[in-house]
Parts: sequence; C-alpha cells; structure tokens
Amino acid sequence: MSEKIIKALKNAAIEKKNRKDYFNIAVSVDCVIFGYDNHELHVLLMQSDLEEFQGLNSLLGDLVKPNEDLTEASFRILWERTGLQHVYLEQVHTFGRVTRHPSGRVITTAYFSLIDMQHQQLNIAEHQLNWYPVRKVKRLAFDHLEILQLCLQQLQQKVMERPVVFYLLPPLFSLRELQSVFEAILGIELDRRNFRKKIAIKDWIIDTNTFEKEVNRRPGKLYKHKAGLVNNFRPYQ
Amino acid sequence: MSEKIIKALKNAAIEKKNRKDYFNIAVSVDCVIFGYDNHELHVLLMQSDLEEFQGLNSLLGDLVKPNEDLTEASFRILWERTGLQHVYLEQVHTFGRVTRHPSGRVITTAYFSLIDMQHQQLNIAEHQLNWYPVRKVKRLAFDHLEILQLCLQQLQQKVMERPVVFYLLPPLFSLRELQSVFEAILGIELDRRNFRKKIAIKDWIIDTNTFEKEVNRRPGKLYKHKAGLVNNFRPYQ
DNA sequence: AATTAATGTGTTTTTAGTACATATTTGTAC
DNA sequence: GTACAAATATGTACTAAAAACACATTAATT
Repeated sequence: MSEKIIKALKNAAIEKKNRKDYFNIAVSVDCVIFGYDNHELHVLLMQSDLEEFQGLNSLLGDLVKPNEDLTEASFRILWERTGLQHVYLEQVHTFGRVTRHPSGRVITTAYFSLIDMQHQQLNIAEHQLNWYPVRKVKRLAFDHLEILQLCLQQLQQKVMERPVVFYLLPPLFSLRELQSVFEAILGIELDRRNFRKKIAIKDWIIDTNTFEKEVNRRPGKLYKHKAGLVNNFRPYQ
Repeated sequence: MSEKIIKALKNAAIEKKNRKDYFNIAVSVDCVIFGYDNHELHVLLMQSDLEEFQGLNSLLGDLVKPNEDLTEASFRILWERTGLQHVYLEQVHTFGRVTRHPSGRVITTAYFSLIDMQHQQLNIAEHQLNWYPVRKVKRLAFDHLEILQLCLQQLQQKVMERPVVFYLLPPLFSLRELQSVFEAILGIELDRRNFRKKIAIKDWIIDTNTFEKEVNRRPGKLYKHKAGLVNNFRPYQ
C-alpha cells in the first residue's frame, strides 16, 4: 500500500464516483466475551432482531467510527454494552468475505475478552445480554459461530503460554479454581499435582497466605496473579 | 454487530451524511512477502514515492475492492505485482490506528507470503521491487516496519509446528537446505543430527531417492514435501 | 592414493512430562 | 470428642522428549 492508495484517496476526495468505490466498505469489530462459571466457559451474547437471523444470538459488535482506533472501538463496545472499563482484549482475526453480512459490505475484526463474570457488575438486563455455555452454542447470526470457534481455538492454544486466565477469576482465587478454569477452556481434565507443579514453575501467581472463607470443606490457600504480566487492556474514557 | 449496523447501513444508503460517517474508512491489505536465499531470509519491498516517506521502502499493498474478499485482495496484489499465482498466504493482524496513514483513514490487514525467490520468475524490474535481507531492514514507510516485525514473529512461532517452510524452497531440496531455511527464519543455529530427527518425526517430507547434481561436494539426497499439508493458497484468476 | 569437506546415522545424557500414593486439614455424623 | 468423609497439599518413580555429542561414509580435490 502506498502510491496506489494515495492516488485513490486524493481522487476520492474530489470525485464522487471514486468516493463510492473506495469508501463503501464498512468496518466493524466483534467481541467474543468469555466468562467462567460453574466449571464451564461461557460467552456473552445478544439477541439478533434482524429478520434474516430471527431468534438467533450474535456477538457484541459495532461499526468503527472514523476517528477511533480499532482497539478503541472494541473497548467502547465493551463499555457501552456491559459497563466494564478495565478488560483484557486480544485481536484474533479479520473476517472479510464479501457476502458475510446480508445488509452490505462489512468487514469485521474479531477480538476476544476475558472477564470475571461472577463478580463484575454487568448491565446485562439493560441490553438484553445473556451468558451461554460455549459448548452449547450451536448456531449464531452472521458468521459469528465461525468467529467464536476461532477465538476459542486461539485462547486454547495460548492459555498455557501466556498468563491471561486470571482475568476470568476474582482477584483472589484458589489453585483448585484456577485448575478448573484451565479445564473448562481446554475441555480436558488435568492431574492436580502435575498442574500445580506446572503453575509453580511459570511464576505467574503470588501466595497471599489467606484462605477461603465459609466453604463447606477444608479451605484452600488464596493466590493473586502478579501485576503487569500482560497489558492488553485499557479503560475506555 | 447486528442491529446497530443494520440501521446504520440502511440510513447510509439514504442519507448522504451517514454515508460519509460510516463509509469513510478505507480498507487495504499489505503483504509481507518472504523469500530465502544464501542463508538469509529476505523480504520483497517497493520504493515509496510518497513525499512523506521519500527514499523509504514499503510493503506491497493495495485497497480492497468493494466486491472482493479480503484474501482475494491479497492474492490479487501478489499476482499484479509479481505475477505469482499459487502462493501461500496467511493473515496475521489488522492495524487500525487512526493516524497510521498520512493521507486519510486506512485500516490494513497484514498477510505474509512464502515464495521460492530463487526459482520463481518475478516481474521485479517492472514494478521496481527489490529483495532485502530481513535483518537489515531498519526503516519502512507507514507502520510497515511494525507489520514486518509482527509477521516475522508469527512465522517464527509457527514454523516448527506447521509445514509451511517448503514454500520458500524449490520442489526438490536437500535436508541441508531445509535446515538452513529454519536457521534463517529463527536466527539461530541448529544441530544437524537433532534437526533431522525432528523432521523425520514430523512426517512432512518424502525421500525421492534422487540426489543433488553438479555440486562441489558429496551430493545430498533430495526430498519433496507431502502434498496437501496446508491449503492456504489459491490462484488469482 | 591420501586428503578434505561434506553427508548420514547412532548413543548417551539431560530435561521435561506423566502417572501415581500418602499425609494433612477441616466439616459432619454419631 | 471421636470416627469418618472429603477436600487440600505435597513427593517420588517412571516415561518420553530434547539436547549434547562421535564416528562412519561418500565424492571431489590434490
């Protein structure tokens, strides 16, 4: 990209025809918002009231404004729809099939987000949002099922390498909870002793020397994750 | 994305003002074209004749047409600029900073491509293209250096997992050449014996029982990669 | 024929990963 | 308050993968 684009942009600024040619692709972002609850990975979805997709759910997304960065748009969507400001976001892929949106040419960049669905206060009711177990989601509007699957795949591939799971948990968590999150994401069972060894080596968490309260069993030690492990999150406004 | 976009698109079709609001982000693709020669990874660059970036090189890119898929646009650029039709392409990331392009709002999706620069006939002179050793590239126009670096990083991370290096080599290659490509990509030296064991396990290549010809040493066995290992390439037209 | 420089393969050592068992702590039932 | 159940917590033996390393083979050169 360079000369050709310059010319096109300059022409477009003058000629109506070119303007139509070069500025008629809409740009959107879609967020796959993951949460963890009760041994299962969940995803936040909204009802589509589009005729073509009546009764189907869709991801949370919106068009990108002319004067906002792509990442900024993702943070805005999360903030507008859920009220959350500090969230972890990661870009996954851009979907650009011509016919992917029934109402016109829209390319969309997919992000996934990890949030603590049990303890964060979300404006769910207000925007007709609902949490769904990921493994039960069979159909979605647009190409959103494909987007969801790719985001899940990317999360699975990276979750053991990079310290991001903590954003699915409250600030203090037990090793049992942490293991359960990994199991929910990966869809497999892990050996408790080997899991703890693996985590210990990674040096991601800090022993707080506090314990679970009011649990119906022997309380487990509580840990917190080390600060500044990843910084892919930024508040909106 | 759904209701809001529908409304916006419908309004945009009617109102000039909204049309301007929602259709004034241009969409481009940029291709990082990697090649291998003489123990070094190279990248194909063109001279930027944009005033702001006088004397600097840039990646090969172009605006996406309203009726072509994002991937289609990438294949078109490779075909238009190099004449190559069957190439390996992989999407890496979409760059969406508002100010990333001096002439207007342009978001770009970056792809990398792997081609056999020594044996493919490229229309290089015709389009003022040149190969440069990746490690010597210090400055590029736009945010193209950042794009190049991310593409290289992704290639490095995946090259041992997925059978893609073969697209950098001719159809028949020796294990020594193959190792040299890995070393060029990763920027490290590998042990010959351990490398061969690793490759043997992966089951990516086939022994053709033919040997190098007219070389100034003991000729090495020639191998070819198994067909259908990856299918991220498609001819343009 | 001897030398050189590359190809080609096998063995040992080290590290990482997996499988598995036992002791400890807390809540509950009697 | 003692015995039991259920969960936490940790250590050890075994296995597979990765890294370090050495020698035989082939072909061109002198």
